[in-house]
Amino acid sequence: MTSASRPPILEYPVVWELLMAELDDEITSSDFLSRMRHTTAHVLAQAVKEMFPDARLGIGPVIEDGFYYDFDLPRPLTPDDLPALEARMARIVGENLPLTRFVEPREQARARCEAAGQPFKVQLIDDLPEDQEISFYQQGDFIDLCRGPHIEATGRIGAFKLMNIAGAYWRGSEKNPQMTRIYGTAWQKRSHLDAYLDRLEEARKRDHRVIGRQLKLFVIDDAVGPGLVLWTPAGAVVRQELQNFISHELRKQGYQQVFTPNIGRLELYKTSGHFPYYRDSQYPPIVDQEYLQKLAGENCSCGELSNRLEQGAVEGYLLKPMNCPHHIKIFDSQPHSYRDLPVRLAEFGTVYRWEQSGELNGMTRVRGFTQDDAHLFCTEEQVAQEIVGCLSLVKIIFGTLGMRDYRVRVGLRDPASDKYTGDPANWDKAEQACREAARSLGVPFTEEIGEAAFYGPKIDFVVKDVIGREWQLGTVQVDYNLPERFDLSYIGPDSKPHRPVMIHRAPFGSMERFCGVLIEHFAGAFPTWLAPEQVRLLPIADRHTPWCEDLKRRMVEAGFRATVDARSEKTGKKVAEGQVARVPYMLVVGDRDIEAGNVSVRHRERGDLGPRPVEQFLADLAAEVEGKAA
RNA sequence: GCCCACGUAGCUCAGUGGCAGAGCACUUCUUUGGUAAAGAAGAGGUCAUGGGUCCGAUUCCCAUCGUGGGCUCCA
Repeated sequence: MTSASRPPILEYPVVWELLMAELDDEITSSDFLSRMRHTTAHVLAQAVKEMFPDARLGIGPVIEDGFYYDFDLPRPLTPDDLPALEARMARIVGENLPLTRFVEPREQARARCEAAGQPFKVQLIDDLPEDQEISFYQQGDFIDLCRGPHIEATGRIGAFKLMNIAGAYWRGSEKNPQMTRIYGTAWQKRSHLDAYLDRLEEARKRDHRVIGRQLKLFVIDDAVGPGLVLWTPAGAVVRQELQNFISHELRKQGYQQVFTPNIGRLELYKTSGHFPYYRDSQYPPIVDQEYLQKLAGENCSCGELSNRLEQGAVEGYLLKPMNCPHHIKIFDSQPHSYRDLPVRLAEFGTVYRWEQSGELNGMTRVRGFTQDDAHLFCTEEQVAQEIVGCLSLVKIIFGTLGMRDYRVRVGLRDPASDKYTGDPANWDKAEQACREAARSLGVPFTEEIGEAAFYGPKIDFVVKDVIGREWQLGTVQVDYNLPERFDLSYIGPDSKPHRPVMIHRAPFGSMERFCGVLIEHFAGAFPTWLAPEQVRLLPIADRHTPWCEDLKRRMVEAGFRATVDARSEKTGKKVAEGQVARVPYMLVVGDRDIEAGNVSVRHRERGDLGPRPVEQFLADLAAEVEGKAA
């Protein structure tokens, strides 16, 4: 195989932005392009109206890389309909229809949409602010309520493609009717479209679900349950290394490790407020045997049991949806002086949440996951400094793994809402602390009003996966609520009890989601310190195998992960398979090497590095692993 | 949960209202070799599950489970 035709599995650009960065900026983000995409959406709507004269139109905005349009149609659309729509669109583009804009007074505009049988458009008009100008765009005989802007004529549309069909609720609310959404992409030139489609294809190859199967990192089995991840030996190595890494950092930062069980009494979660309030996103309670017998004695029917579960009027246990109540009980198990604070309790705590079935996604959205959780109990004055400490931890982790492509979101309260708990003065201080801590990170961040939890402001770390979807990883949240609900206190210098503040934080977020994102980040080619298999020894012929086995044993004893490929296959094949398995180092061993006490080193990316003394290779390897080189 | 699509060997995927297919992986044999894939043979299947239509269903219909994309929600 020539080098040109090798699979591009070992290119290193990470996640979506970098993949896309290879497309010219001019191609991806000009103003013309977004106007053109908007016009393409209108052309789609025109085509749909031709095909279904009764179609009712929703909205058709420009999105990243393209556009969509929502329709209420007389029958469901199937993928087979897309080519027909594309053909109509191509014809409309070929007709080069000019787009003209006109403005109408509200009542007239409203009447026009009503007459056209477009109730959704009427709703849009009704919701526009009083002083808003109401504009329409027309191409041919197709007229659409629209703010614009557009390009001047349909003929200037370049290359486009309808991508997929999806259901979407009108205005995003489950209570509203569901419409048919058609997604499309549009570019100035055919070559741009092709490049984009190629990129999509590449991205799919590094999807963590694909690589996870190839490299045997994890498996999700029906018989165990949807959204429940089984970490296979290779994946478990990656997770274990990450956990070791962070545990080491935690010790340095004064955290204490704890362990807590996977269930807790329902009462505990009633106190915390999680039950029955968040009942819909939890596995149903486990009713204990004695209580069940008591109910049977009362001739309690299934329906009645279900009602009582609804109301939270049962006794039993809950699979824990979060670790905080358990950690709170540890904190509360003894009195604390202000001198003890902050108390930092850490645990890789496994939690279970009932995600809707349609939401499950590989490792990134699951029903059981392990948070690298910790809860800090501190004084009001210590909050700012503790937030900074938490962020520095996140920064160390992201930095070590070479993840630079993330977004920081500071969630603040919405002053207009009264759903927030705690003293507004404390909120002000905590929000200011979050803001300043985020600023001190030196990475771009956005402040989002109304994104705070009801119990306190938070800082989230958000990354995009390989197909452009955003996932929240690390999080730091200030909490005024739980200390109140659990009546926590410490003794201050005035020898009176005071209320501590809690900080929840998880720098990885969940091990499952983080590893999923990490798999895509590295396209499965983990740095040596994380690689499930670090070194693979390749004996040239059977007579070299015992020597390789000895060396392997030495390496395993030294703490490395090494294997021998002793199959009677040609070296070329062993190398090929080692490359596909993304093993960082392959050591080819034949007569020449054994005689000289060498190994012939091949590196995953750097290729054949030639022979080198065993001792030197081992020393270099140790240094690389120790330094966590990315 | 809702909309659409999909479910065939461990993996990637062909295929058909009338005997179940390929490549890779696996096992055995030959081969003992120097950096991206040696040859041969063999084994491997309740065509997701349950029901229906039919002389006959992997194929058509219905339901269930699961997966994918999207919507919604996310302590």
